[in-house]
Parts: sequence; structure tokens; C-alpha cells
Amino acid sequence: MHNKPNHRTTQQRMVILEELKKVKTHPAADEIYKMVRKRLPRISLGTVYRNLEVLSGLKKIQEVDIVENLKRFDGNPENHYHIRCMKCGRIDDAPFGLENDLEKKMRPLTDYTIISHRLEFIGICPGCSSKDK
Amino acid sequence: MHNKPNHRTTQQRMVILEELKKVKTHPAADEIYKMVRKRLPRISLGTVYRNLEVLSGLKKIQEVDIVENLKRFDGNPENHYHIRCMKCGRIDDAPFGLENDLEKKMRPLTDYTIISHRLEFIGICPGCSSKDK
DNA sequence: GTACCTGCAAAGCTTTTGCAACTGG
DNA sequence: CCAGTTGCAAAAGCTTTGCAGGTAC
Repeated sequence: MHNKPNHRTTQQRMVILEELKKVKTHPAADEIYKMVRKRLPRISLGTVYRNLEVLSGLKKIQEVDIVENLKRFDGNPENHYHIRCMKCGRIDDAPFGLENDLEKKMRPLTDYTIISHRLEFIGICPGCSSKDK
Repeated sequence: MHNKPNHRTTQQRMVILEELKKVKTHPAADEIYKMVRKRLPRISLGTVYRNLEVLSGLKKIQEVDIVENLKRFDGNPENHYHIRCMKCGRIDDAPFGLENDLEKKMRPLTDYTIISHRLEFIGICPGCSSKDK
């Protein structure tokens, strides 16, 4: 049995969090690195990655895509929804019709020209939940 | 001005498409490579990648995530929706409340334990649409 | 015949990791 | 004090690409 690590509030970790909270964009690690380096010129990219992971774990921030860094392909070219297992990464089609109202509701709220939307459910697949026991 | 390339129906391209249509999983390139290699042992991984791109362009298949291959981080840890520009990759928060009904509607339709969901709109941001002119 | 494709290998990018030195509590 | 962090550099993925030789049409 392992205890959770006791996370420390290092200067690097604080600055990364502060800089990320400051912007309304959704920067990738490299951009965050550049932002943080203005205040901590000697910080390393590895530290940025490690802290982003820690901060996500602490729910202080989140990753925009849960997606592991792999392109995945679907033999069905029609828009449809997916459900993804958070334990094993398995992806199934969601037995769920398209919610076309979503785009209609969104249009008046944004300056973007809406073209499409994606909906993904996140859960635990039958295989993984039986393993939990 | 360039013309679109005239795509050819090579054996490699056909087999990749057939194998991907056969499965209901959503395999990554490497898995597709393994599947295809059973029928075409000399095919290369590069060819698989190139054909997946061509087939996506032809809308014969689709990528599950439009996401460029970069993790992105959000200083806001609460669930909320995003809108992504298909031209420049910019991501903004969507001014759109959570649709909690979606999970409620999904639960009876699946064996997965639903934990959360993600909704992302895809469109063209104001900056990119003005450039279109 | 020639534009398009392929296999191979090398290069490119992003992310992760081993390690020795350092530091917050 | 010492578990947790850091910087650095190397390693490890996954994906893209240059090239010379094939191939569909």
C-alpha cells in the first residue's frame, strides 16, 4: 500500500498555476513553459509537464482532452457519439441519437460559425467495473 | 492553383478501409497496421498513416478526435464546454450551461457506468472567418 | 507515360524518465 | 531530516517525410 505523496507548494508549481489561471486560452505545455519562463527563467520543460500532471491530479486544473495522445480512427464516417472507458481507454459507439438542438442553441451565443459538435461520454466499461471488485 | 490529386484504389488502401470497417473498436494507427499486416505482410506503417489521412479526407472514415496531437490545459477545473476553431486550432470556452440531461438519457442505454461527459463545438472563429474573404 | 503510391529509414515533435543535487515542511 | 522536486539530458513514443523504385489508370 502506498500513501499519496504530500504535495509541496514550490515556486515553480505556484507560478505554473497562476499563469494558467491568468489566460482564457487553453495552452499546450510548451506555451505554458514560455509563459512561466518569463518569471522563472531557469525552469525546465520537464518540470512544467510534471506539475501540470500533479495539478490535474489535484483538480486545480484540467486537461482539455482526456484523450491519450493517439489518433484513433473510426470506420464509420457519420457523426455519432462515443463513450470512453476511463480505466482501459476502450471506446464504443454511444447508442444515442444526434442532439441537433445543441448547435441551434449554441449559435446565438457565440461569434464562431458553428459547423459541428462532438459529444463523448466518459465512464467505466463493464469489463473494468467487474474487475473493481 | 493545384488540382486535387486523383486518388487510386490501391490494394493497400482497400485493405486498410476494409479492415477498419470490420471492427467496431476505434483502433489507433498501430493496431490498424497489425490488422492489415495479416493480409499484406509487407505493408509499412508509413503507408498506413498516409492512407488513413487520405481516407479521412475522402470522408470514408473519420478520426475520433479532431484534436491535434497536443495536450492542452485549462486553468478552470470545472466541467464546461469548449468551442474549437477548425482553421487555427484556437479553443474558447463555450458560453453554454451544462446539459445534465445528457447523462440521464444515456444511462439506461449502456452497460457503462457513466461518470461524465464532454461536449465540444467545432466551428470557425471570428478571426479566421474574416480572413476567408 | 506519368501522377500517384509504396517501403524503408531517418527525422521530427511532444512527452516521459533517470539521476544527482536541492528544498519545503 | 527526508520525501518530494528540480534541471538537465537522454530516451521513448507516435507521426511525418525524403527518396528511389513501383503501379494504377
